Amino acid sequence: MAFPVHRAAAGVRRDPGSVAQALATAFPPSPGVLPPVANGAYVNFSIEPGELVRSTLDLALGRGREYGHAPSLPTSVCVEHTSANPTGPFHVGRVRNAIIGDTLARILRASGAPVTTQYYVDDMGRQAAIITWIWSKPVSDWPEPIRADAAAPGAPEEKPDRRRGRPYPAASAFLKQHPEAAQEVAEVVRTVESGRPPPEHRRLAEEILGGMLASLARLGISFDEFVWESDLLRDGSVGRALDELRRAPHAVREENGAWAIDAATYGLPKESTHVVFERADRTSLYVARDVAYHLQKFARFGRAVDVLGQDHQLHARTLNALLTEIGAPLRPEYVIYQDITVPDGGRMSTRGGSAVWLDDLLDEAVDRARKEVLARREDLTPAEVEAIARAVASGAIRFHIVRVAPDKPVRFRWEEALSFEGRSGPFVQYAHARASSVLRKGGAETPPYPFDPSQLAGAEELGLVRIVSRFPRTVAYAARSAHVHAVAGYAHELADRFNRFYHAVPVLSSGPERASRIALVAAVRTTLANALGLLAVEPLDTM
RNA sequence: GGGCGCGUAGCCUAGUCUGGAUAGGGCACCGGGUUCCUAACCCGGCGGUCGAGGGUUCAAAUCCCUCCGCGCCCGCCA
Repeated sequence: MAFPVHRAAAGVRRDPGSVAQALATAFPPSPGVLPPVANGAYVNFSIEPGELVRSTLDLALGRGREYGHAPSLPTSVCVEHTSANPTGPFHVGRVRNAIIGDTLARILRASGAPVTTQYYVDDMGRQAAIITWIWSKPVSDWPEPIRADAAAPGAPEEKPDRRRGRPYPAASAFLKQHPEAAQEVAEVVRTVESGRPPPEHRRLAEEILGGMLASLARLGISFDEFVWESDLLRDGSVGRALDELRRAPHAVREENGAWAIDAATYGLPKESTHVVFERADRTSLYVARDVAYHLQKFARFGRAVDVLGQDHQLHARTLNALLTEIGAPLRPEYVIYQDITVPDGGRMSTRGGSAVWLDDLLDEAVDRARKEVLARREDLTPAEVEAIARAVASGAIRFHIVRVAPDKPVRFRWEEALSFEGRSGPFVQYAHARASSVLRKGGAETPPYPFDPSQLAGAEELGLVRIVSRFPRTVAYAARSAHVHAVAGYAHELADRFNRFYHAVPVLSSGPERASRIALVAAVRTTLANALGLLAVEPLDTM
């Protein structure tokens, strides 16, 4: 640790260098801490190396899979993420939400919070209604432009999100040109709002959602709970929220009978302070249903975290205003991320045809990973090759997305997303596999790991230990700040430093240091595995 | 026009909250390394007006102001 002394020096009107000298020599000795050293205008303190090694390895090896995790907290957290409309396959533009949300949930759990993840399924809007509208007709009755565009519909073995979502872009475009068809869609929306949708409405949404979830499962992403928007309507939650909103201090009734909140006092942009939440025909708007949803969250959880794209920023602030209006006990915390754009800069969109399907990206990644494995390993069974290829593919994509701060925009490029080298998931997996291999060959796959700190006094060893010792702080910081990318940065740093150690310092062929070096490798392996666990990147033992 | 976010080498990125010692990585490029625990690796080199300008400070990528560029939003859609 370095302490600058400029301020103190200015206070006593002396030059910083001599003040640093004086402070360093005057500092009383302290157990486990080396005497401070003055360096220019800084006084540097360091933990006595043996003490650092002993305490760090004791902790990492003693706690094992729990290393870096904090004791249980009382406050339960609901993490809502992904919540993509079930209208077709999952595309890469959406996956940032899922990866940030899933990683954050894991980090919060590690920091001690009981976490429940929720996926909010919007089955009430136009988008879901379009799917029901088109699939309620036999394909032979589809309007010609839709049939032509959604060529070869209905291959039964095709994933349902792909099959059912195929006509969606063309249908969406068709409806813009054909008001009479749009009327039919509006009628579907009305039936959903009335609580009596066509029976296939929910089934189609579930079918498509199932396909989307299968894609996410390939990335290790799953959800504890699903909240269907139409259920909030049917069970009266939306009605109760509307009642509360109408009674709110700044509720106003429009001339035509609609209701709004005059939210001028909440710091919203000038043009957005008039928030209509109920139409004249008594149907609710999205923001009102979101109020109902969040009231339901607050009844069960002590915190609510919502992962949202930047296009929902204003909605989030509006929602906060309305929740404050009705005296809700909590406000959600938001993690806002910037979009993933296509290579030429535009937004990734299903309708515009610019979307890259997550399944296609994963398939390509698995193909490339398989080639890499086969190129360097001849001793593996096909099943082992496949398992490694899948883990590498998923790890590469998750790491690639999560490594960047959420508020930076990301431009999608195939070659970068599929990189297995440098600052990547497979790089970290590889370091883990190396550590595993050392332990395996050393016959040291299980504890105990006896060590003698004086055998780990080299610069490589100490540097490595120092990074291992930082892991719990990194997890705590990531949980506190929602900077999930900090864990990815940490994992890469640890792997990088371990690779350096690996090249510089022999382990199994060493003499009296052998047992201690094995213990260090075991501690690094545990820490890498735990960091990868937070990122849901599989810590491979061989690759 | 207003609101929010972003701008760090050819490209990507950490650090910005909480000001402090030569701005840390990666890709690409150049040069090395495999009788030794996995070369998806390691070592060295190349490359920086931290968007621009001003201010505060002993000290600014970091704080404040102005401007420029890019993205998103500004609906009785979701």
